Amino acid sequence: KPDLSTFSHFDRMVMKAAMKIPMGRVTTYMALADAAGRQKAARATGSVMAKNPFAIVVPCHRVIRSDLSQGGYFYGTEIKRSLLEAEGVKFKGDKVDKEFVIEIHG
DNA sequence: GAATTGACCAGCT
DNA sequence: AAGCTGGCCAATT
Repeated sequence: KPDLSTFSHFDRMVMKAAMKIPMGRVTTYMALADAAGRQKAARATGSVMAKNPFAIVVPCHRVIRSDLSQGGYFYGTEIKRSLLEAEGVKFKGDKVDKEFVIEIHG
């Protein structure tokens, strides 16, 4: 069971922003970093998702790279793509269709 | 406080 | 188009 007190302020801001992504939509690591108040911290944002224990309440599979390629996933990239397609997100080759990408305001 | 570690990004080739 | 490079940021050790 995860210990909530171990999360930093930055961790919480990122996860809070990530929770706003609705089903069937995606956003980018960059956008989350921006919403968390650290515009240039996209890489650090990826690290937050990587260790996030809330795969259920925080839809971290809906976060992709800024070039719209899907990016990584702790449980495996195939799983990530399957989850997205199951929600109705469409791909064009290895990239997510632009119309499914949203911005987050934080 | 330095070095290491990533689910990243932009520019260049 | 696909791979490399240097930069970036926060957490961890």
